[in-house]
Amino acid sequence: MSPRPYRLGRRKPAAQRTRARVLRAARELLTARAGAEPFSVEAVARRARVARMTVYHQFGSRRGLLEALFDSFAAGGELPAHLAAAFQRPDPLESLADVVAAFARFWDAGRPWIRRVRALGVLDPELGEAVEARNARRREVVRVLVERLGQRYGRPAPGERAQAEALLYTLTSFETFDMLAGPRRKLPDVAGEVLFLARAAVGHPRDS
Amino acid sequence: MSPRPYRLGRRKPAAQRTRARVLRAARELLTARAGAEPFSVEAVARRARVARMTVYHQFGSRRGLLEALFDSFAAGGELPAHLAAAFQRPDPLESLADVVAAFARFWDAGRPWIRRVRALGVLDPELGEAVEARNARRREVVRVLVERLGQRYGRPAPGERAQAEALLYTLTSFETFDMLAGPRRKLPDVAGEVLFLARAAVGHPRDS
DNA sequence: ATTTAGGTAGACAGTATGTACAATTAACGT
DNA sequence: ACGTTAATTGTACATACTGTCTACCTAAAT
Repeated sequence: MSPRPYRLGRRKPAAQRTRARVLRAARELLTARAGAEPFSVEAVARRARVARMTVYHQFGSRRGLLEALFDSFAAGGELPAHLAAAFQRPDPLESLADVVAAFARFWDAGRPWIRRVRALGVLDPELGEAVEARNARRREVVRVLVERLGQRYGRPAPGERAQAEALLYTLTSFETFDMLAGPRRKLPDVAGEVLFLARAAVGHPRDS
Repeated sequence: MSPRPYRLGRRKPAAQRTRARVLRAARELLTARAGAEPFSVEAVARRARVARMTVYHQFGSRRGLLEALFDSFAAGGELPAHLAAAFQRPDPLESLADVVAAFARFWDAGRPWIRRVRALGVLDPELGEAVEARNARRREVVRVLVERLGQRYGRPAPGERAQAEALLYTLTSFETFDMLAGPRRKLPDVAGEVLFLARAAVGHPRDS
């Protein structure tokens, strides 16, 4: 009755390949022309040429699939490296510029489908929690940034610090980039505008 | 066979009463604790103590119901009056302050459910168009505002004007207010912060 | 050879949308 | 008064999605 030991070995990469195929299909489906086709486990499975049961087997549920999708995007990108580089800068104002640029690129890379995943997160509270947990890292980035600015340029009152944090958190959000970019505007322009506002938010409106 | 003329008379107010009851139920359902219960025509009908068929009869479809909900909110509020008052001001910078305050109050009044309707708009392209059409008015408000600021304080290059418009449009959006307010922060604080950024966006960072 | 686990297939209950058709009811026009 | 109209309802239907369950096949692990 006691199960014998069993390691996956060669089967693991195969399983991860189908996993990746499903995630890819999910991403494509969310990106597909203006979200015309609804996002359903069935549709994802069809597109990945996989049985619907396989999706449930791998991700547990529709929600699990979406969370995995979110994670795969965050883990696969260059954002962590960019953020690390940003914090290497001696001048926190330069860090700020790099952080804004890093998020701009990050959001821009997944724009069409991140928008939908976040909308799904608003509608599904549990998925919303998962999305919020991913945002917590950004919150921390902003907090550290404001702290360093305070150390370098004089520390504001605690109320103002909270204010600066809230503003930077909002300005670096996906929603801000997404709305500011609209259907046509270019990434560098948008990033520049966000940085402009971010500098104003922390009390350094002009270029040095 | 030609239908004889028929005016609703006393029946009209009765019909509008049920219509209002359905809209009210829909709003309550969207507001209900963190969106726990999914928004469905069935649930709305149950809550309004009305047959599901009545909802379809009155609004045509789930989408029609949501559009009507959006409209009833925009039409019923004080926003138009506030905006009109804002544009009475001689100084466009004061108009800007009033416009920001007007939208802050407007968004704040419907915060819990506007968030969900907009999420539904992202997921359903046709509903999204309807939502976008409502935003077009705000876009116009912002455009006029930037134009007056240019007349009063010197006109910027056309590129900069487009930039200012995009920034103000983003800053006065529901998403900005919603994120900035978060779960706890107070409306006046948020409105003040948005105004601060808005002034920076149009090149008047300090108080006069 | 035997066991394990990934992937598949089919069925099921529950819920949702949207449509169709008939029935009820109260106000309307004449 | 009486036939007509429209709001509202009840029932049924086709379609689609979620999530769960059972059974099965197969390649890899032991």
